[in-house]
Amino acid sequence: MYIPRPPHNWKVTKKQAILIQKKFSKKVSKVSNNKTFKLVAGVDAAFSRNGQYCIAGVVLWDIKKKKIIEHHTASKNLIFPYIPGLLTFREGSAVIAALRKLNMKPDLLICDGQGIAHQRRFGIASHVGIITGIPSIGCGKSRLIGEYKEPSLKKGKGSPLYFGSEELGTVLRTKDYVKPVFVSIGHKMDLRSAEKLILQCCTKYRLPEPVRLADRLVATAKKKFHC
DNA sequence: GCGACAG
DNA sequence: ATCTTGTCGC
Repeated sequence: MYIPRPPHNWKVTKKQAILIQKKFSKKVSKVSNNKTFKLVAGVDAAFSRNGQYCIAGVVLWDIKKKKIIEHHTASKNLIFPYIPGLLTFREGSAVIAALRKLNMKPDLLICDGQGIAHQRRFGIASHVGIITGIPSIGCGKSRLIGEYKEPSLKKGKGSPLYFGSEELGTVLRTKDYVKPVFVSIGHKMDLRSAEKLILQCCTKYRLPEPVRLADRLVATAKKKFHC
C-alpha cells in the first residue's frame, strides 16, 4: 500500500522527538468514521541480538473469516535508544516500511503499545495512524501512564485508565483470569469501538490475533538474523 | 532530589 | 525488548 513520506525525519534528537509528538498529537481524531473494519493489520517489532536492528512485522487479518491475508517484515538500523514515551522513534520507521509492503489497504491498525495513553497523548499507535491516515488502536501489554482499578477477572470486563479526570483508555481483560491489556485510541477511533474491536480479535489468547501473529512472525524473522 | 517508566 | 527452565494454575 502507498504510504506518504512521514511529515518528519526519523533521525532526530530527543528534544526534537518530543516537539514532533506535541505537534502531531493535536491532529489525532477520537472519532471513528469507518463502520466496517474487515481487514485488520496487527503490528509488532523485535530486535536483533546485537541490538543493531529493529525487525517489524505486519499481519493482515480478515476479522470475519479469521484468516491471514498477507504478512510481511522489514528491518531497519536502530538509531534511537529506548526512552519511555519515545518508543515510536525506535520502531516507527521499520513499522512503516513493513506496512508499505502490504498489497491491500487495512481498514484498521492495531499496534503493540499505547495510543493516546501517553505523556503527550501520542504513543506509537497514534503516530502510525497519523502517518498512514488509517484508523488505529493501541494495545499495550503494560502501563505507561495513568491509574486504574483492576478489572473483573472475566473476559470482556474492563476498567477505565485515568490521568486525573481524563480518561485515556481501558484496561481490558481479553481472556479469563489473564493479565489485562491496555487499550487506547490511536487515531480516527473512539474508545468504545476500540474495546469491541480488540475483543473481537481476541479469540483464544490474551493478545488480538493479528498482533499475536505479528509477534510470532518477527520472532521467526529474528532467528534468521544471525547477529 | 526521588521514583516511574509502552517495547 | 532481551537474557532464560521449569513449573504452577485456570
